[in-house]
Amino acid sequence: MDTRSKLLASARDQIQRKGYNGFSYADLADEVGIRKASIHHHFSTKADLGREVAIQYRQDFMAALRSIESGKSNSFKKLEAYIQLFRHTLEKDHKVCLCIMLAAEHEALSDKIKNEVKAFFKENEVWLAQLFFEGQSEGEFTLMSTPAETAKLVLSALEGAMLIAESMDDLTRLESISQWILSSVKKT
Amino acid sequence: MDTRSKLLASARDQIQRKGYNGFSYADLADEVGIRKASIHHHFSTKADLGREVAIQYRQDFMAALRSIESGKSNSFKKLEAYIQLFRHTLEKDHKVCLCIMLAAEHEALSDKIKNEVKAFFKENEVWLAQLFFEGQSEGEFTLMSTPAETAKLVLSALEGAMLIAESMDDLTRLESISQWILSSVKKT
DNA sequence: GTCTATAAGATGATAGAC
DNA sequence: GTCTATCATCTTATAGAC
Repeated sequence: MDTRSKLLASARDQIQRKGYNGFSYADLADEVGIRKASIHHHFSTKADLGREVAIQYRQDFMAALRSIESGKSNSFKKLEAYIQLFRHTLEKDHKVCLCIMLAAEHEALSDKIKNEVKAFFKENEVWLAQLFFEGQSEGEFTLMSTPAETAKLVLSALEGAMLIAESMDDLTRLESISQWILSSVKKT
Repeated sequence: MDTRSKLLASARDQIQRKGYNGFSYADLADEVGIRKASIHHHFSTKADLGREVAIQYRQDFMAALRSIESGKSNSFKKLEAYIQLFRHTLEKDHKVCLCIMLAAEHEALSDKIKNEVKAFFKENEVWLAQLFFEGQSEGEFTLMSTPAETAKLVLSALEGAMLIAESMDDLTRLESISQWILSSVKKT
Protein backbone atom coordinates (compact mmCIF):
# COMPACT_ATOMS: atom_id res chain seq x y z
CA MET A 1 0.00 0.00 0.00
CA ASP A 2 1.59 3.25 -1.12
CA THR A 3 1.59 6.50 0.84
CA ARG A 4 -1.21 8.03 -1.19
CA SER A 5 -3.50 5.09 -0.46
CA LYS A 6 -2.56 5.13 3.21
CA LEU A 7 -3.44 8.82 3.39
CA LEU A 8 -6.79 8.24 1.73
CA ALA A 9 -7.58 5.34 4.05
CA SER A 10 -6.58 7.25 7.16
CA ALA A 11 -8.52 10.36 6.16
CA ARG A 12 -11.60 8.31 5.39
CA ASP A 13 -11.38 6.53 8.71
CA GLN A 14 -10.89 9.74 10.67
CA ILE A 15 -13.76 11.55 8.94
CA GLN A 16 -16.04 8.63 9.77
CA ARG A 17 -15.01 8.86 13.43
CA LYS A 18 -14.39 12.57 14.05
CA GLY A 19 -15.70 14.43 11.04
CA TYR A 20 -14.05 16.62 8.43
CA ASN A 21 -13.44 19.44 10.91
CA GLY A 22 -12.30 16.93 13.49
CA PHE A 23 -9.04 15.80 11.95
CA SER A 24 -5.94 17.68 10.83
CA TYR A 25 -2.88 17.16 8.66
CA ALA A 26 -1.01 16.58 11.92
CA ASP A 27 -3.31 13.68 12.85
CA LEU A 28 -2.92 12.26 9.38
CA ALA A 29 0.88 12.56 9.50
CA ASP A 30 0.97 10.75 12.85
CA GLU A 31 -1.15 7.86 11.63
CA VAL A 32 0.63 7.35 8.33
CA GLY A 33 4.10 8.00 9.67
CA ILE A 34 5.27 10.90 7.51
CA ARG A 35 5.59 14.62 8.14
CA LYS A 36 2.76 17.10 7.71
CA ALA A 37 4.40 18.86 4.78
CA SER A 38 4.76 15.63 2.83
CA ILE A 39 1.00 15.26 2.65
CA HIS A 40 0.78 18.27 0.38
CA HIS A 41 2.80 16.40 -2.21
CA HIS A 42 -0.09 13.93 -2.56
CA PHE A 43 -3.03 16.27 -1.89
CA SER A 44 -2.33 19.95 -2.30
CA THR A 45 -5.22 21.06 -0.08
CA LYS A 46 -7.43 19.49 2.55
CA ALA A 47 -10.42 20.10 0.30
CA ASP A 48 -8.74 18.05 -2.44
CA LEU A 49 -8.12 15.22 -0.03
CA GLY A 50 -11.69 15.37 1.23
CA ARG A 51 -13.02 15.33 -2.29
CA GLU A 52 -11.00 12.24 -3.22
CA VAL A 53 -12.06 10.47 -0.05
CA ALA A 54 -15.70 11.16 -0.87
CA ILE A 55 -15.31 10.02 -4.49
CA GLN A 56 -13.59 6.80 -3.44
CA TYR A 57 -16.15 6.11 -0.73
CA ARG A 58 -18.99 6.51 -3.17
CA GLN A 59 -17.32 4.23 -5.72
CA ASP A 60 -16.66 1.56 -3.11
CA PHE A 61 -20.22 1.73 -1.85
CA MET A 62 -21.67 1.46 -5.34
CA ALA A 63 -19.45 -1.54 -5.99
CA ALA A 64 -20.88 -3.13 -2.84
CA LEU A 65 -24.40 -2.48 -4.12
CA ARG A 66 -23.62 -4.10 -7.46
CA SER A 67 -22.18 -7.06 -5.60
CA ILE A 68 -25.41 -7.42 -3.62
CA GLU A 69 -27.44 -7.21 -6.83
CA SER A 70 -25.59 -10.05 -8.48
CA GLY A 71 -24.99 -12.16 -5.38
CA LYS A 72 -28.40 -12.45 -3.76
CA SER A 73 -31.26 -14.52 -5.02
CA ASN A 74 -34.27 -12.43 -4.03
CA SER A 75 -35.32 -8.93 -3.02
CA PHE A 76 -35.67 -9.68 0.68
CA LYS A 77 -32.14 -11.04 0.87
CA LYS A 78 -30.88 -8.02 -1.06
CA LEU A 79 -32.51 -5.69 1.45
CA GLU A 80 -31.00 -7.68 4.30
CA ALA A 81 -27.57 -7.43 2.70
CA TYR A 82 -28.00 -3.68 2.16
CA ILE A 83 -28.84 -3.12 5.82
CA GLN A 84 -25.90 -5.33 6.74
CA LEU A 85 -23.54 -2.83 5.07
CA PHE A 86 -24.56 -0.24 7.64
CA ARG A 87 -24.56 -2.63 10.57
CA HIS A 88 -21.11 -3.89 9.73
CA THR A 89 -19.66 -0.38 9.61
CA LEU A 90 -21.13 0.44 13.00
CA GLU A 91 -20.75 -2.82 14.88
CA LYS A 92 -17.42 -4.09 13.56
CA ASP A 93 -15.61 -0.84 12.78
CA HIS A 94 -17.38 1.46 15.25
CA LYS A 95 -17.73 4.05 12.54
CA VAL A 96 -20.65 5.78 10.87
CA CYS A 97 -21.31 6.41 7.19
CA LEU A 98 -18.84 8.92 5.75
CA CYS A 99 -21.55 10.87 3.98
CA ILE A 100 -23.78 11.45 7.00
CA MET A 101 -20.73 12.89 8.78
CA LEU A 102 -20.07 15.14 5.79
CA ALA A 103 -23.78 16.04 5.63
CA ALA A 104 -23.59 17.30 9.21
CA GLU A 105 -20.60 19.47 8.28
CA HIS A 106 -22.24 20.56 5.06
CA GLU A 107 -21.52 24.28 5.60
CA ALA A 108 -17.77 23.75 5.89
CA LEU A 109 -17.40 21.79 2.66
CA SER A 110 -16.35 22.82 -0.83
CA ASP A 111 -18.94 22.55 -3.59
CA LYS A 112 -17.21 19.54 -5.07
CA ILE A 113 -17.44 17.59 -1.83
CA LYS A 114 -21.05 18.66 -1.35
CA ASN A 115 -21.89 17.30 -4.79
CA GLU A 116 -20.33 13.95 -3.97
CA VAL A 117 -22.38 13.70 -0.79
CA LYS A 118 -25.54 14.62 -2.63
CA ALA A 119 -24.81 12.04 -5.33
CA PHE A 120 -24.15 9.36 -2.72
CA PHE A 121 -27.56 9.83 -1.14
CA LYS A 122 -29.25 10.06 -4.52
CA GLU A 123 -27.68 6.83 -5.79
CA ASN A 124 -28.60 5.00 -2.62
CA GLU A 125 -32.19 6.12 -2.93
CA VAL A 126 -32.40 5.16 -6.58
CA TRP A 127 -30.93 1.74 -5.84
CA LEU A 128 -33.31 1.16 -2.94
CA ALA A 129 -36.32 2.40 -4.90
CA GLN A 130 -35.49 -0.01 -7.70
CA LEU A 131 -35.16 -2.84 -5.18
CA PHE A 132 -38.52 -2.01 -3.62
CA PHE A 133 -40.12 -1.78 -7.03
CA GLU A 134 -38.83 -5.20 -8.06
CA GLY A 135 -39.77 -6.79 -4.76
CA GLN A 136 -43.24 -5.38 -5.09
CA SER A 137 -43.61 -6.46 -8.71
CA GLU A 138 -42.59 -9.99 -7.88
CA GLY A 139 -45.04 -10.12 -4.99
CA GLU A 140 -42.28 -10.34 -2.41
CA PHE A 141 -42.91 -6.99 -0.72
CA THR A 142 -45.99 -5.15 0.44
CA LEU A 143 -45.16 -1.45 0.62
CA MET A 144 -46.90 1.21 2.66
CA SER A 145 -46.09 3.85 0.07
CA THR A 146 -44.31 4.19 -3.29
CA PRO A 147 -40.92 2.53 -3.78
CA ALA A 148 -39.27 5.99 -3.94
CA GLU A 149 -40.85 7.17 -0.69
CA THR A 150 -40.00 3.92 1.05
CA ALA A 151 -36.41 4.31 -0.11
CA LYS A 152 -36.22 7.78 1.45
CA LEU A 153 -37.52 6.50 4.74
CA VAL A 154 -35.18 3.52 4.90
CA LEU A 155 -32.07 5.55 4.07
CA SER A 156 -32.97 8.30 6.56
CA ALA A 157 -33.67 5.78 9.30
CA LEU A 158 -30.41 3.90 8.80
CA GLU A 159 -28.26 7.04 8.60
CA GLY A 160 -29.96 8.63 11.60
CA ALA A 161 -29.75 5.42 13.60
CA MET A 162 -25.99 5.18 13.11
CA LEU A 163 -25.42 8.59 14.67
CA ILE A 164 -27.88 8.07 17.50
CA ALA A 165 -26.54 4.58 18.22
CA GLU A 166 -23.01 5.87 18.47
CA SER A 167 -23.90 8.80 20.72
CA MET A 168 -26.06 6.65 23.00
CA ASP A 169 -23.43 3.95 23.09
CA ASP A 170 -26.09 1.44 22.10
CA LEU A 171 -25.10 -0.38 18.95
CA THR A 172 -28.08 -2.73 19.17
CA ARG A 173 -30.38 0.03 18.05
CA LEU A 174 -29.44 -0.45 14.42
CA GLU A 175 -30.54 -4.05 14.78
CA SER A 176 -33.93 -2.96 16.12
CA ILE A 177 -34.45 -0.66 13.20
CA SER A 178 -33.33 -3.29 10.72
CA GLN A 179 -35.94 -5.68 12.06
CA TRP A 180 -38.57 -2.99 11.84
CA ILE A 181 -37.75 -2.22 8.23
CA LEU A 182 -37.64 -5.86 7.18
CA SER A 183 -40.94 -6.70 8.79
CA SER A 184 -42.58 -3.58 7.38
CA VAL A 185 -42.02 -4.69 3.78
CA LYS A 186 -42.73 -8.38 4.36
CA LYS A 187 -45.71 -9.71 2.44
CA THR A 188 -48.59 -10.21 4.88
CA MET B 1 -32.29 40.13 26.25
CA ASP B 2 -29.03 40.25 28.17
CA THR B 3 -25.61 39.38 26.79
CA ARG B 4 -25.56 35.95 28.33
CA SER B 5 -28.85 35.02 26.67
CA LYS B 6 -27.69 36.43 23.35
CA LEU B 7 -24.54 34.32 23.55
CA LEU B 8 -26.54 31.18 24.32
CA ALA B 9 -28.94 31.89 21.46
CA SER B 10 -26.17 32.59 18.98
CA ALA B 11 -24.16 29.52 19.99
CA ARG B 12 -27.23 27.32 19.71
CA ASP B 13 -28.04 28.68 16.30
CA GLN B 14 -24.49 28.27 15.04
CA ILE B 15 -24.15 24.71 16.33
CA GLN B 16 -27.39 23.80 14.56
CA ARG B 17 -26.00 25.22 11.31
CA LYS B 18 -22.26 24.54 11.45
CA GLY B 19 -21.65 22.19 14.33
CA TYR B 20 -19.69 22.51 17.56
CA ASN B 21 -16.35 22.43 15.75
CA GLY B 22 -17.70 24.80 13.13
CA PHE B 23 -18.05 27.96 15.19
CA SER B 24 -15.56 29.95 17.23
CA TYR B 25 -15.53 32.61 19.92
CA ALA B 26 -14.70 35.05 17.12
CA ASP B 27 -17.90 34.12 15.24
CA LEU B 28 -19.86 34.47 18.45
CA ALA B 29 -18.33 37.86 19.23
CA ASP B 30 -19.19 39.12 15.74
CA GLU B 31 -22.81 38.04 15.98
CA VAL B 32 -23.45 39.34 19.48
CA GLY B 33 -21.41 42.51 19.07
CA ILE B 34 -18.86 42.21 21.85
CA ARG B 35 -15.18 41.24 21.90
CA LYS B 36 -13.92 37.65 22.09
CA ALA B 37 -12.42 38.08 25.54
CA SER B 38 -15.72 39.29 26.99
CA ILE B 39 -17.33 35.94 26.26
CA HIS B 40 -15.14 34.28 28.86
CA HIS B 41 -16.77 36.41 31.53
CA HIS B 42 -20.07 34.60 30.84
CA PHE B 43 -18.73 31.17 29.88
CA SER B 44 -15.22 30.41 31.01
CA THR B 45 -14.65 27.69 28.39
CA LYS B 46 -16.24 26.64 25.12
CA ALA B 47 -17.15 23.32 26.71
CA ASP B 48 -19.11 25.18 29.42
CA LEU B 49 -20.97 27.16 26.79
CA GLY B 50 -21.71 24.01 24.82
CA ARG B 51 -22.99 22.28 27.90
CA GLU B 52 -25.37 25.10 28.76
CA VAL B 53 -26.63 25.26 25.18
CA ALA B 54 -27.36 21.53 25.26
CA ILE B 55 -29.10 21.75 28.64
CA GLN B 56 -31.26 24.65 27.53
CA TYR B 57 -32.12 22.98 24.23
CA ARG B 58 -33.22 19.84 26.01
CA GLN B 59 -35.35 21.82 28.48
CA ASP B 60 -37.01 23.79 25.69
CA PHE B 61 -37.71 20.65 23.69
CA MET B 62 -39.21 18.86 26.67
CA ALA B 63 -41.40 21.90 27.34
CA ALA B 64 -42.62 21.65 23.74
CA LEU B 65 -43.45 17.97 24.27
CA ARG B 66 -45.45 18.77 27.41
CA SER B 67 -47.28 21.45 25.47
CA ILE B 68 -48.22 18.91 22.78
CA GLU B 69 -49.40 16.48 25.44
CA SER B 70 -51.79 18.95 27.00
CA GLY B 71 -52.83 20.76 23.84
CA LYS B 72 -53.81 17.97 21.45
CA SER B 73 -56.94 15.91 21.69
CA ASN B 74 -55.77 12.54 20.37
CA SER B 75 -52.67 10.47 19.71
CA PHE B 76 -52.62 10.99 15.97
CA LYS B 77 -52.69 14.77 16.37
CA LYS B 78 -49.95 14.53 18.99
CA LEU B 79 -47.76 12.58 16.58
CA GLU B 80 -48.44 15.13 13.86
CA ALA B 81 -47.47 17.94 16.22
CA TYR B 82 -44.28 16.11 17.23
CA ILE B 83 -43.23 15.72 13.61
CA GLN B 84 -44.08 19.35 13.04
CA LEU B 85 -41.41 20.34 15.57
CA PHE B 86 -38.77 18.87 13.28
CA ARG B 87 -40.31 20.20 10.08
CA HIS B 88 -40.55 23.70 11.49
CA THR B 89 -36.87 23.73 12.48
CA LEU B 90 -35.82 22.61 9.01
CA GLU B 91 -38.28 24.45 6.78
CA LYS B 92 -38.66 27.74 8.62
CA ASP B 93 -35.28 28.10 10.28
CA HIS B 94 -33.16 26.04 7.86
CA LYS B 95 -31.51 24.35 10.79
CA VAL B 96 -31.25 20.78 12.01
CA CYS B 97 -31.72 19.36 15.49
CA LEU B 98 -28.95 20.50 17.83
CA CYS B 99 -28.43 17.03 19.22
CA ILE B 100 -27.95 15.25 15.92
CA MET B 101 -25.22 17.80 15.12
CA LEU B 102 -23.61 17.12 18.49
CA ALA B 103 -24.03 13.37 17.95
CA ALA B 104 -21.99 13.62 14.75
CA GLU B 105 -19.24 15.43 16.67
CA HIS B 106 -19.49 13.03 19.58
CA GLU B 107 -15.73 12.43 19.81
CA ALA B 108 -14.94 16.11 20.28
CA LEU B 109 -17.35 16.66 23.16
CA SER B 110 -16.86 16.71 26.91
CA ASP B 111 -18.57 13.99 28.94
CA LYS B 112 -21.11 16.46 30.27
CA ILE B 113 -22.24 17.46 26.80
CA LYS B 114 -22.32 13.82 25.69
CA ASN B 115 -24.62 13.02 28.60
CA GLU B 116 -27.01 15.79 27.63
CA VAL B 117 -27.18 14.49 24.07
CA LYS B 118 -27.78 10.96 25.27
CA ALA B 119 -30.52 12.16 27.63
CA PHE B 120 -32.18 14.14 24.85
CA PHE B 121 -32.50 11.09 22.63
CA LYS B 122 -33.60 8.92 25.53
CA GLU B 123 -36.33 11.33 26.58
CA ASN B 124 -37.60 11.65 23.04
CA GLU B 125 -37.81 7.89 22.72
CA VAL B 126 -39.58 7.49 26.02
CA TRP B 127 -42.08 10.19 25.11
CA LEU B 128 -42.72 8.66 21.69
CA ALA B 129 -43.00 5.14 23.09
CA GLN B 130 -45.58 6.36 25.59
CA LEU B 131 -47.50 8.07 22.80
CA PHE B 132 -47.49 4.93 20.66
CA PHE B 133 -48.56 2.83 23.64
CA GLU B 134 -51.50 5.10 24.38
CA GLY B 135 -52.53 5.33 20.74
CA GLN B 136 -52.45 1.57 20.50
CA SER B 137 -54.37 1.04 23.73
CA GLU B 138 -57.09 3.41 22.61
CA GLY B 139 -57.36 1.64 19.26
CA GLU B 140 -56.09 4.66 17.36
CA PHE B 141 -52.83 3.16 16.12
CA THR B 142 -51.87 -0.16 14.58
CA LEU B 143 -48.16 -0.70 15.18
CA MET B 144 -45.83 -2.96 13.25
CA SER B 145 -43.71 -3.57 16.35
CA THR B 146 -43.59 -2.59 20.02
CA PRO B 147 -44.12 1.06 21.00
CA ALA B 148 -40.46 1.28 22.06
CA GLU B 149 -39.14 -0.08 18.76
CA THR B 150 -41.46 2.15 16.77
CA ALA B 151 -40.19 5.13 18.77
CA LYS B 152 -36.60 4.28 17.86
CA LEU B 153 -37.46 4.06 14.19
CA VAL B 154 -39.39 7.33 14.09
CA LEU B 155 -36.71 9.31 15.93
CA SER B 156 -33.91 7.88 13.75
CA ALA B 157 -35.82 8.58 10.56
CA LEU B 158 -36.61 12.19 11.48
CA GLU B 159 -33.08 12.97 12.65
CA GLY B 160 -31.49 11.31 9.64
CA ALA B 161 -33.90 12.99 7.25
CA MET B 162 -33.03 16.45 8.54
CA LEU B 163 -29.35 15.98 7.72
CA ILE B 164 -29.98 14.36 4.35
CA ALA B 165 -32.59 16.96 3.41
CA GLU B 166 -30.20 19.77 4.18
CA SER B 167 -27.30 18.25 2.28
CA MET B 168 -29.45 17.40 -0.75
CA ASP B 169 -31.06 20.82 -0.64
CA ASP B 170 -34.45 19.12 -0.71
CA LEU B 171 -36.51 20.20 2.26
CA THR B 172 -39.59 18.36 1.00
CA ARG B 173 -38.05 15.06 2.00
CA LEU B 174 -39.01 15.54 5.63
CA GLU B 175 -42.59 15.89 4.47
CA SER B 176 -42.39 12.58 2.58
CA ILE B 177 -41.10 10.82 5.64
CA SER B 178 -43.72 12.41 7.85
CA GLN B 179 -46.45 11.08 5.61
CA TRP B 180 -44.90 7.65 5.64
CA ILE B 181 -44.74 7.57 9.43
CA LEU B 182 -48.28 8.83 9.89
CA SER B 183 -49.76 6.35 7.45
CA SER B 184 -47.74 3.48 8.94
CA VAL B 185 -49.41 3.85 12.36
CA LYS B 186 -52.89 4.62 11.06
CA LYS B 187 -55.50 2.06 12.01
CA THR B 188 -56.34 -0.03 8.95
C1' DG C 1 8.94 11.77 -2.16
C1' DT C 2 10.21 13.23 2.02
C1' DC C 3 12.36 16.30 4.84
C1' DT C 4 13.25 20.94 7.80
C1' DA C 5 11.97 25.42 8.40
C1' DT C 6 8.73 28.73 8.31
C1' DA C 7 4.89 31.44 7.25
C1' DA C 8 0.18 33.63 8.13
C1' DG C 9 -3.81 33.14 10.30
C1' DA C 10 -7.16 31.12 13.56
C1' DT C 11 -8.09 29.10 18.03
C1' DG C 12 -9.39 29.10 23.03
C1' DA C 13 -7.87 31.34 26.91
C1' DT C 14 -5.64 34.84 30.48
C1' DA C 15 -4.08 39.37 32.74
C1' DG C 16 -5.10 43.57 33.95
C1' DA C 17 -7.02 48.46 32.87
C1' DC C 18 -11.39 50.98 32.77
C1' DG D 1 -19.05 43.68 32.15
C1' DT D 2 -16.36 45.00 28.64
C1' DC D 3 -12.22 46.33 26.89
C1' DT D 4 -7.02 45.98 24.90
C1' DA D 5 -3.16 43.33 24.71
C1' DT D 6 -1.08 39.17 24.71
C1' DC D 7 -0.33 34.09 25.00
C1' DA D 8 0.57 29.32 23.50
C1' DT D 9 -0.98 26.35 20.44
C1' DC D 10 -2.94 24.56 16.35
C1' DT D 11 -4.29 25.14 11.51
C1' DT D 12 -3.36 24.70 6.44
C1' DA D 13 0.01 25.76 3.38
C1' DT D 14 4.69 27.05 1.00
C1' DA D 15 9.85 27.22 -0.07
C1' DG D 16 13.65 24.97 -0.79
C1' DA D 17 17.29 21.31 0.60
C1' DC D 18 18.23 16.34 0.14
